[in-house]
Amino acid sequence: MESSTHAIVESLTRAIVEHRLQPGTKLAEQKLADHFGVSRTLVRQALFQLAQNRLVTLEPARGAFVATPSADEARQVFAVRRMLETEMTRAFVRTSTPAKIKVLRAHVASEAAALRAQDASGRTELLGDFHVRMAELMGNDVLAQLLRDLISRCALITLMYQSASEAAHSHEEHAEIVKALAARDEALAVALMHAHLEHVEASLTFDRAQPVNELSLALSPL
Amino acid sequence: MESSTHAIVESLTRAIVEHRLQPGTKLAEQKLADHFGVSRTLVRQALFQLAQNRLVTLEPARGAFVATPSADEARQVFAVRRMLETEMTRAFVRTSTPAKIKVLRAHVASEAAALRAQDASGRTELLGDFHVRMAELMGNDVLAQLLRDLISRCALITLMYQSASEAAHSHEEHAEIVKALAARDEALAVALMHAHLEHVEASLTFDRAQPVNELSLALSPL
DNA sequence: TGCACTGAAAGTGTATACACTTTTGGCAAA
DNA sequence: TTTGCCAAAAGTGTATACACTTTCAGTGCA
Repeated sequence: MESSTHAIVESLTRAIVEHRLQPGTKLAEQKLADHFGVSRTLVRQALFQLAQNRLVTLEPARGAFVATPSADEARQVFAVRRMLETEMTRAFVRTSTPAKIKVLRAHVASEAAALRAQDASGRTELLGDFHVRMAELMGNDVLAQLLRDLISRCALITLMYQSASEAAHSHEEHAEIVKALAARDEALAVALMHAHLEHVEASLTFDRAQPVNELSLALSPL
Repeated sequence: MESSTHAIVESLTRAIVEHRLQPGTKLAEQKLADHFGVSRTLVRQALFQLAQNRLVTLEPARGAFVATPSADEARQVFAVRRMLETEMTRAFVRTSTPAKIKVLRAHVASEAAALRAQDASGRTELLGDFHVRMAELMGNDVLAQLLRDLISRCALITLMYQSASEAAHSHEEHAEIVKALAARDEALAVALMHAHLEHVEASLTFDRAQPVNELSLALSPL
């Protein structure tokens, strides 16, 4: 029932999460339609979906804008993530296998590569994926999808406010967590995950402002 | 940017959650459009949104159907709820006040009223709202919205498979949880919440089948 | 200069049109 | 009777049309 709409959602999501489209940018339907070579109908569907993911906000009769999550919302999202992920970590230890640990180790290795490559958006994506990967390994798709949403919802903020050194710190914490998981040390793994999420939240600073991009420019590297 | 669409979503959500529209029912766009007195455009938007809430499924070129969540999906949703709500309960105890306890007590009282009234759909709604109410009292809108989604997503199943006696059991467990919260007994409250969610999940049986309603009939009592 | 007003331009919200796919019903052949 | 096939009917997917709202530039007036 939808496929080209999905492509538009993906494209816009990437542009927003990778910060090529900055918070507050107006997303005019006709311009997007022209850019993607479709009618406004499909663009509207895509914007509707993005609004439900909280990546854009819709203002009646005024249009769609890239969301600007408040500091308060970020705090709430991180509170939820702490609730969810400490328990996920606990459950992970109980059902962990050597194969699963191996997947996580591989992921952490790819994080290291992205950090060395100075690739800011790639690194943010991978650092988020670590958490999604854990959920997937537990075989709980509902959990994985939920985490995906929560993480992309604040990718804006993370990318905007997280420096390279803080990203490196996150990466090291991931490695520590995997170590604890491998040792099946439940208490340690849970504590590390909890601390990790608190560190990420604490490292964000909400006192900056940014210019707004030109729409066509931001989307051109599809 | 949307208001009549929202009304349609609400109406369909109620019809699905209250089980006037049974799982698997075809939701033809033109019929719904006629029923609500709008064009297919708005109906499609509504169906799109419901699909993201997992209350309907969209099959390409075939249309929309009321979702039939699998037993496996239900299991996953309950696993997530246990993760989220045990931690929520823990946090609640730490930030609880007499005023908050009072709100929960009032809610439990209204549950009792619905149980006495033999009101199946009202009782399912209230039993779910207890959990949402806790999230709201913690001032975390993100958490509250998340729980709302998770709960409505499985309201189908709960309503379908939960008997009156099991509903009464849930209600008693809610009362016990409030008692532990009031006593600020964190360990007890967490344990009770965990057990409660396990009981609800265990009480569901997935081996029945149901007939399919006629569309106009099911929607007429708006 | 500054401010309120006005009308055109741009943009959103909903309905409708139309192409294409799936479903359905009937008819013919086995 | 059953099976396979074809055409009509119904339904979905996308584009377009049009009414209404917001935005904005320009004009007249204080």
